[in-house]
Amino acid sequence: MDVSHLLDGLNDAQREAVSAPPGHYLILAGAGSGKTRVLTHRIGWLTQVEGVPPWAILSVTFTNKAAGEMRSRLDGIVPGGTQGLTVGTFHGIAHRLLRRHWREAGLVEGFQILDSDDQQRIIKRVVAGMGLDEARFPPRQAAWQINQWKDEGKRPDSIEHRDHPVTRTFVEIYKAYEQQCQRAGLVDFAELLLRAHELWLKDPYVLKHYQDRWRYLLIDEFQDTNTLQYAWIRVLAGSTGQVFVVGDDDQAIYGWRGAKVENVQQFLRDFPGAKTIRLEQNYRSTSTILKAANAVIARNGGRLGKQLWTDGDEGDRIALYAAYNEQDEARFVIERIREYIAEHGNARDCAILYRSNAQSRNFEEQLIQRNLPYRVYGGLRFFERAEIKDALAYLRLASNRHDDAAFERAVNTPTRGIGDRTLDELRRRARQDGSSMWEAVLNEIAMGSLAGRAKNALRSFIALIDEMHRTFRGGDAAADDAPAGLDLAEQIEHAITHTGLRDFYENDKRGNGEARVENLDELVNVASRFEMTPEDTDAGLNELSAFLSHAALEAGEGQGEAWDDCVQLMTLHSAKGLEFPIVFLVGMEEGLFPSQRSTEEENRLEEERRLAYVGITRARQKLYVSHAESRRMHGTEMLARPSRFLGEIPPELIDELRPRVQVSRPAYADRFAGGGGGGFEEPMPVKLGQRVSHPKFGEGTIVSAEGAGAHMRVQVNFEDEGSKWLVYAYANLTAL
DNA sequence: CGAGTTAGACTTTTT
DNA sequence: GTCTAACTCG
Repeated sequence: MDVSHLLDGLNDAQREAVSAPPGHYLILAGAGSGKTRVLTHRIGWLTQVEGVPPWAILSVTFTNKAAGEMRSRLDGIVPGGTQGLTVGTFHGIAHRLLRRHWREAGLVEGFQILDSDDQQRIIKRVVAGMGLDEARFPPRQAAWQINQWKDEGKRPDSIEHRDHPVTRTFVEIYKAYEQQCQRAGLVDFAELLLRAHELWLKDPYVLKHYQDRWRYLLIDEFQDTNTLQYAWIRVLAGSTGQVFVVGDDDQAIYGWRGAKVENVQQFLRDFPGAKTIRLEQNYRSTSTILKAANAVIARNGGRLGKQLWTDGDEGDRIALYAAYNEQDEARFVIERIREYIAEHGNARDCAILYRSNAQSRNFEEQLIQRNLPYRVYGGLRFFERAEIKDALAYLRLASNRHDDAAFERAVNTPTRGIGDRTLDELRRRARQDGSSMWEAVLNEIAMGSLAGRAKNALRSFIALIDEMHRTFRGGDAAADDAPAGLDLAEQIEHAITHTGLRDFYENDKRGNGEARVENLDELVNVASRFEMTPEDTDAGLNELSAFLSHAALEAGEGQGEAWDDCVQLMTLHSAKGLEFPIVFLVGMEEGLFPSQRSTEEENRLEEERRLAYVGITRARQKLYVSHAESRRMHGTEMLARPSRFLGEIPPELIDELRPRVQVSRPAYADRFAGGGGGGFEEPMPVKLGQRVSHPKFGEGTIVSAEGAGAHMRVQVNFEDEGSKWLVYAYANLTAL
């Protein structure tokens, strides 16, 4: 068989990785070094050269997008040869496993997946139910803590709290939350992984089955694995599995959510004989951009060490723009994009990357003003929208009445006169009886302890759900062998209409009702296109359950089509893995990037620096970096020094686009924040209303000011000369 | 009970 | 500045 296509066009290191003999491998793949290519070609090599059956290969990624990309690229390399191959996310694979072995895992059949929003609601209720002060035990923090514990593989019983009262309370919350989920048949994201891991540990037969099956494990973005995911890999590999991990310690930017870069080093210790292969040749960026990236990342300690290089062009220097404020920055960026489009380019070639989501606003405003199409990545995704979750809550409730998360959401949306008082009473009863909210309603109605109005409202709500349930199954007889009722799309349509959701949003006068109704209609569309995978069928799921799981695990894209010709706006985090011809790295200011909170701890600062590295290496041809001297943050004007990361780029690689008027000395370096200190300061060394004197114009009052540092200008209303704008640094004003 | 109002928060994000 | 969540009044 001709396998030259698997190696042709690869460099030596890539070739070595693709065709490596049996064993464990750590592929340190620098940015733009052809990582996905190596991964897919490796799978091709295993199946076509080594004769490994595809079903023996498990390829794990973090995002659905990456898994999708992997699948489609595999099709190009091993046409039709991927039958039986497992490609998926950690969560997706765990989910499938649990569907198949729900009984052994101690779950209920048809359990549903809880997204983080639902999770927080439940925890909030648990905290309230325990009579705890929400201010002292914020549900947000409790959720974070519980997830953290789960990610470390810990159950309430295995957490040491050594009489620490606060920790103990969090453990209690964890316990109560667990019970709640178990009873309602709900599983959160971390739970998927934890259960699957526990299933393997406690059921040697199940484990052996999967160890025997998946003898080749390939893990993408290995530096982002958390403790549990790594434990997962180790258990699954056992003593016979061969593990091929691909990652880049310099691009580890998810430490704050539990990812452990240390896993990379740990891997070398845990898998004896593991060989490290470095992919250092970059096929993406100009050498200037790479030099900058290398110089910045070199400041981090404890790296495994890699030096990107390219035999490509030097390219343009990096353009640095010091803006007066965030509007000036946006104006500058949009101007460059307009020029680029006018000359040759497509809007989609340009990406604006920022540290935090709030920064997109200014750019959006200017883009709208200049009539440039744009797309903001991130943000609310389709299945996370309130109206979509409302509709799905009814479906969940129809398929499992004990799903309290769904109950709470559906019960009074649209409003039907069931208020907090009534719900509190129901929650109290449910807690007391250890029952679901649904059962609590039935009990309360039976006992007649409810006010008349609430009772009627609840009765009709119960009737509504029962009616939906019957209709879905087909035929009022509700016999199991009755002809299938409505198909999925019809079920959803039915739910949206009969629950009054559509009317509710149609009459919603908060302005966005129309869009919400459109989304509901789109949900019906999505459902009509939905097809169960063979795994879903295998696991014995009905169409509705499969669809609901899909909705939770794959929340869908944010908005619009990805391939329209749009300027791309996103955070640095979401830019990882992408590349653009023109990149604008904006908001490079101390306190913003690196963020204020990260400057206090060395390892967090290093993570920020990796983020800078990720940002720089997104650019293919041209990189612009900018900072604003003054920026509105949380509603107030703040002054900021340029980011230290700017100062870490060798000056000879930089073109300053707005050289200061007052270059008295080559002050380049010390404009950038050095070590600590700095960040944002309260603006204005002068006060508005301050009386001042000017050698030429005489006396006046400062009425306005803008900019900062050498650029700060003040508007002075002079007695004799009227109002004037002056550059503060030159004006030689004396305070009176 | 529901609509309108005001007090707090606010890195980064996938599943 | 803007969003959400809790609070208050009709």
